[in-house]
Order: sequence, then C-alpha cells, then structure tokens
Amino acid sequence: MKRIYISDIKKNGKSFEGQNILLKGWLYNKRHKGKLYFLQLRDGTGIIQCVVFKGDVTDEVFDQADKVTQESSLEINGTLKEDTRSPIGYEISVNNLKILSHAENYPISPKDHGVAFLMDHRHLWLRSSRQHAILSVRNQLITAIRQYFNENDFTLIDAPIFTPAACEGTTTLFEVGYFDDKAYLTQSGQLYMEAAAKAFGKVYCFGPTFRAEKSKTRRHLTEFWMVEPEVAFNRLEENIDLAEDFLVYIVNYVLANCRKELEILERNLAPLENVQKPFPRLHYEEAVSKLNELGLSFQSGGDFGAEDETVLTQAYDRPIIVTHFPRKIKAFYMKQDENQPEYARCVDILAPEGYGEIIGGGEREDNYDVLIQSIKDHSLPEEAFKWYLDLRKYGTTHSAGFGLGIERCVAWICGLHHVRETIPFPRMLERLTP
RNA sequence: UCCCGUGUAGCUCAGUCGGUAGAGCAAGUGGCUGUUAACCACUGGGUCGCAAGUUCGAGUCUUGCCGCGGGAGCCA
Repeated sequence: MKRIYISDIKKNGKSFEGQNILLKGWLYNKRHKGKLYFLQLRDGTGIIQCVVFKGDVTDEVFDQADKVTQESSLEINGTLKEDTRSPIGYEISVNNLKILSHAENYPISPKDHGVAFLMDHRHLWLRSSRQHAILSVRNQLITAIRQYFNENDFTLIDAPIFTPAACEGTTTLFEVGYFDDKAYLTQSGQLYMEAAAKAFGKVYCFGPTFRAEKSKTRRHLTEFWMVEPEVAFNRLEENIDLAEDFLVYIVNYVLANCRKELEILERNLAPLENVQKPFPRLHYEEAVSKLNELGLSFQSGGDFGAEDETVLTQAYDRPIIVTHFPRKIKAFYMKQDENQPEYARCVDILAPEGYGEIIGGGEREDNYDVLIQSIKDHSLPEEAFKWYLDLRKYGTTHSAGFGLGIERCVAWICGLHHVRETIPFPRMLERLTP
C-alpha cells in the first residue's frame, strides 16, 4: 500500500475517499471515550483525526490505541471518510495501527508552559502547530525573496562568514581564532556586495549575520539572517523604489501563500493588506518634527530609540521610509549628500505596529578621497579596507543597496511579540542551546 | 553593562503574621461509542535555585551567588 501525506488529503481528499490508505507520523494528541479512541496524527504536513472503534479492529490494535503516547511515532492504516466536524473535512477510520517507537513522558503537554521551558525544549517545541506555522511563514518569505530577485535579474553572490575586520566600527564583533591569526564573524555582506555589483550589476547575498551586542530585547538575536541587495549605478531614490517594490512583493506573496498559517497565529491581516505603494517618505528632519508633534521631546541629531520608532510608525497605516539621517550617526561608507553635507544619503524602512526597523540601507560613498577621510574619522584601520578602496579607483560608480532582517520581518508578518520564535534555533545573549 | 521582576511537584502557579508542603494540568488505574484544552472517580509524585546568616523554628526575613524573564542602550 502506498503511503500518503496529510497534505495529499488536504489538496485532493476526494480521490482517496472510501479508500484504504497508509499514513506515518507522530501522535499529536489523544482523547478516549469508552470503546473509541480519537488519535490526532501529525505527519509534518498536517494533522488528521484517526478514529479507532473497538468493534472495527482486533483486540491487539485496540490495545495499541490505548498504549500509544503523545509523540510516539506510528503507522496508521485506515479508510478515509468525509466528516464535517473535521477542520480539514476528513478523518480516518482506523483498520490497523502500529507503534514504531514508544515515546515516554513527552515533556511538552498540550497545556500552559513558560517561554524558558519551551526554549529549553526548542528541539521538541518545533513540533507544535504554532511553531510549525511560524517557520512555514519564514520558509515562504525566503522563497518570495529569492523569487523576487530571480525575476528581476539579480545574481546571488554569497558573502564570506569569516571576515578580517569590522564593516562598521561601532558594533561588537564575535572574534574567532583563525590559525595563528584572528578573524571575525561577518556582521554584513555589504562591502563584498559592492565588489560583486561591479562585476554583475545587480546582486544580492543571503546568509547568517553575527552581532556580539549585549542586547537583551525582543528584537535582537546574536545570529540572524539578512538579505542584502546591491545595484551598481543606483542612486538613493532608485534604491528606495527597489526596497519599496521588494517589500510589497514579499508581503503580498506571504499573504497569498500563508493564509492558514496566519490564521493559526491569529494575525490581523488588515495591516498587512495595507502594505501597498507608495509608502510615506520622510526626511530625517521631517520625522523629528513629526515625533515632537506626537508629543515626544526628540532632539535632532540622534538616532531613533525603540519608543521613537514605535510612536512614529503608529501614526501611519503602512511601513514608512525615513531618509537622510545625520552623517555622524551612520556608517563610514554612507554617501554624503551633495546639497546637505551634514546628512547621509541613507534610508531606513520602519515596519508598522511598532515592529521597528526592518530595512536599513543607502547610497555608498563613491569618492575615493571622501571615503578615506571617513575611514579616518571613524578610527578604522585603513589597511583593512585597501581592497574596498580599490573599487573607487577602478571604475567607481554610484552604488546603493539595503539589508533586510529576516527574523524581524517574520515577527512583523506573523504579529509576534519576540523574534526568538522566528528562527528554528535562536542564538541570544543568554542562550546557546539547544 | 544598567534598571525592574522572578525561581515551590514533569508543567502552570498559590502558599496570609515565621509554626506539619497545596491546587489545576500531566502521569498511572478504573468507567463511558463522537471527543475537539473531553469528562467522572481514585492513586503516586517535593534537595521550596545554591550558600551562609537571624530564630526554639525559615518556602516565608537578611546577605551573597547563580539561572531565567522583561526593558534600556546599540542595531536588522
């Protein structure tokens, strides 16, 4: 007998109706009433109720139904029947049941648990329907990202994980031994993308990023995934158009492909359906005025804090674009604006509902002399950036790009309180296991 | 790094004024042919985070340490 998946039943139940089918999976939950056992079978593609009736099976099979415990792996043989009470429209009338591996005292019961306990059992927590939904959204979001860049003729260029020095001087890096030398785990592939853009025109990288900041908030991980496109000859305005178009595309893709998952997560879809062009665009100083109008006393010149971002984004119904931050609070490679030398040609996109910055980027400094001065101003070791400076010597161009943090984006789309559930095995200040 | 909170059964928590350690769920046994976090009855289950101190007596008070949670700064 051919084994089928629960997803086959969800997609094409009619063709299996009345037939004897074979399923393999794990016991999600069990209820019992007299001569009936209701087994919720989970196979990774869905959950289906399998009904064992004493009158239909041998004593041995009925005994197995009694013995099977939560998360035991099992094989079920039964007849598919339509049932209006079932969330997927079908259930299985069991003929035979075989326990493949008996699970003793599965730690995660269907009742309340605290976050710490669940995180300690992350390897098992992944089996729950809520975590399954979140990671399915992550999967679809990543699919959307790759598809967007493929459709728009970008080339995927992988950036190195080991790097010789800081991309940006301000943040903390993870230092690792590299034979007799030291190396650092990457905190951005961007500098490498600038080199790649001058070889391929439109490029992007997608990989893990490491930040050794001692941040202990719902928005921070020490290891997270970032996608970073870079386009040669693009200026800030074209970069903003790209970021906007990209964000609309990926959100719409997830909305179209993850209805069930967002329903399980009880996500209000209205704010996501609002993610349509154009997004409000604010100059940094306009954003500062807006913050003061909204009742905060924000001094021009500094970066926005968590509360500032929350208050600002709550004034709009879709993501907002803030450009031209003061040069001195931005990375050394940000291009100085020709008409406003105190400001950088950079862009942040803030997600609505207080989710904060999900995209950060801008135009790169293309002038050799300005760049080398900027490296000095940021007290960075000039020799480490020799290859990067070469890009300004051999056919320099305007160049712009941005980075999108996957976990923050998933948290926003799923409406989650914390980014730790958006990555299979989170790495945080106080957590390196499992 | 700083601020706040918390640590009691496998899990989630209660424990009053310092006076014999509690509940619900889970687990085990029994009952019931339609359960959706099933229900009913019974049973077992404790290094009260660790260490020291105060006291006739500490889960409770004091000090230190550790773990965890939330937040800030910084960032995606």
